[in-house]
Amino acid sequence: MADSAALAPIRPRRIGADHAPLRDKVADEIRAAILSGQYKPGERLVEDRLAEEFGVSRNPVREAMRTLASEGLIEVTARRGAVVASLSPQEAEELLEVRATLEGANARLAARRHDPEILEQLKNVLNRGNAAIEAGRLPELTDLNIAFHNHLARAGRNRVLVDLMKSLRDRSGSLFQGVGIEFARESWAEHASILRAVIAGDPELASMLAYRHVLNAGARRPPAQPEDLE
Amino acid sequence: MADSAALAPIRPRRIGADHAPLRDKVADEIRAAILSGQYKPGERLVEDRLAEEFGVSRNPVREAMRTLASEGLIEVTARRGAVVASLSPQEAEELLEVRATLEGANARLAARRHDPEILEQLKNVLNRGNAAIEAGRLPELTDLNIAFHNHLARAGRNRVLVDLMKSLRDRSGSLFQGVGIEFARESWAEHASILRAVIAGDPELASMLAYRHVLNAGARRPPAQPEDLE
DNA sequence: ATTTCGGCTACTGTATACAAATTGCCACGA
DNA sequence: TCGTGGCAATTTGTATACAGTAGCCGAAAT
Repeated sequence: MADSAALAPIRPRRIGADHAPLRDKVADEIRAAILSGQYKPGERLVEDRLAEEFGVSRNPVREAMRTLASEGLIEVTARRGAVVASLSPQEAEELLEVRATLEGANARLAARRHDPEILEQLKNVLNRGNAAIEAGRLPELTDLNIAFHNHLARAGRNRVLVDLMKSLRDRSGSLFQGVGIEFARESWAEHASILRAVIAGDPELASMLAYRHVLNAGARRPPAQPEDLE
Repeated sequence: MADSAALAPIRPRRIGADHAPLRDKVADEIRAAILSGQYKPGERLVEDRLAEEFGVSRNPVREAMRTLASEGLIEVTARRGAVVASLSPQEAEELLEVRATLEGANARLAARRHDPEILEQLKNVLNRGNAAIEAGRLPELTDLNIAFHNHLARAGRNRVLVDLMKSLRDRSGSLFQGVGIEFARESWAEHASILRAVIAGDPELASMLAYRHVLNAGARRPPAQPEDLE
């Protein structure tokens, strides 16, 4: 053990870094609750209530809320508290446009970088998704979808992009809740063509497919949308 | 007074909204100090010291730090405090790539939207910049540069994009501190051609010029950079 | 019945206090 | 000289207390 420590000083992980501050745990909990739809758009987030719910004081809760506000998941008004952010059709369209742009840029980078190891993982995820669809195991696709986008993000090798895309995906996640099976099927087929373009080392095609993948997903979402993007 | 209130209910500005919470003022102060180079990259930000400096308690300072951390301006390590974020060459390149992508996307939108009023304002800013360069009043260009990018951002009519570009511009701002006059001249000439393309309603050209404008600026920055982006 | 005013309640904003952890120092010993 | 142990000081993490604001409800007046 002393040996392994002496031989691997490369990674100076702080041992105290394993227990995260409460603000982070609280932020994670609230974020998860928002993303899962447990806290619904417009719903008030009262500090006292949350603090009691998590068994902590109000301070960690407040700090968590600042983070979530910066991420765009909640909307804070001075002296009036915070509510879960709700997307107007206008905002939803803007969000998807930006997401599409960034996913496109990332796919372009991924096709240029062409990292064999990550591409192998992507193929793996893709196949598992195909199998899940064949077998009708739709619930799995939610996680596989996230996994695909995460791997693809890594393949672009741009951390700024990774973080931004993750944030935007979270913010736009509520748009896609409760989508049907045909949606999953089409969406997954698009994943396949994106990956093909990336493997083929065709940056422009990959970019365009990824861009459209996001906009297509937006156009497919069920609820009535007042505007159409032409 | 009762009259004016009764006659002008159109704009329901909360009267209490004028005094911002301390956390916001503190965040603004710290942000400005970082952007102006007053707090240098790597410098520690001690809560107690800042609290005393601003004459407030530690709580608003801590909340401000969560916001700044989300913006990427400071780096926080659990139980070890915060330092002003410093950009590695790698991160700088990643940041500029993303900024270029977003500025490009925004210019494309601006060319499509083609809002005459905003374009008029942009022309105005551009002319003032030209005049400033002619007259050798370089310091003015800093503000004019910001104004140009802000107007152009508005012209794209995408709030998500506006916020994201602002954040990225802040984060990459330190790269361009203390740039020379020839830089300003070239950069301003690029503004002119971007605006021309937007006015001409040529989305693809506008996008490409805006994209390159950012990368060019990155390539022009003075300090020694270990890598060249070809 | 409608409006206005008063006060109450719930909540956010800010400060202070205490606990826990990290760091640096210094003495001590090999 | 170098490493080691432990103490002390600094700083962050968390909790609690108090102040101020916004919204609401009900009573009184018209």
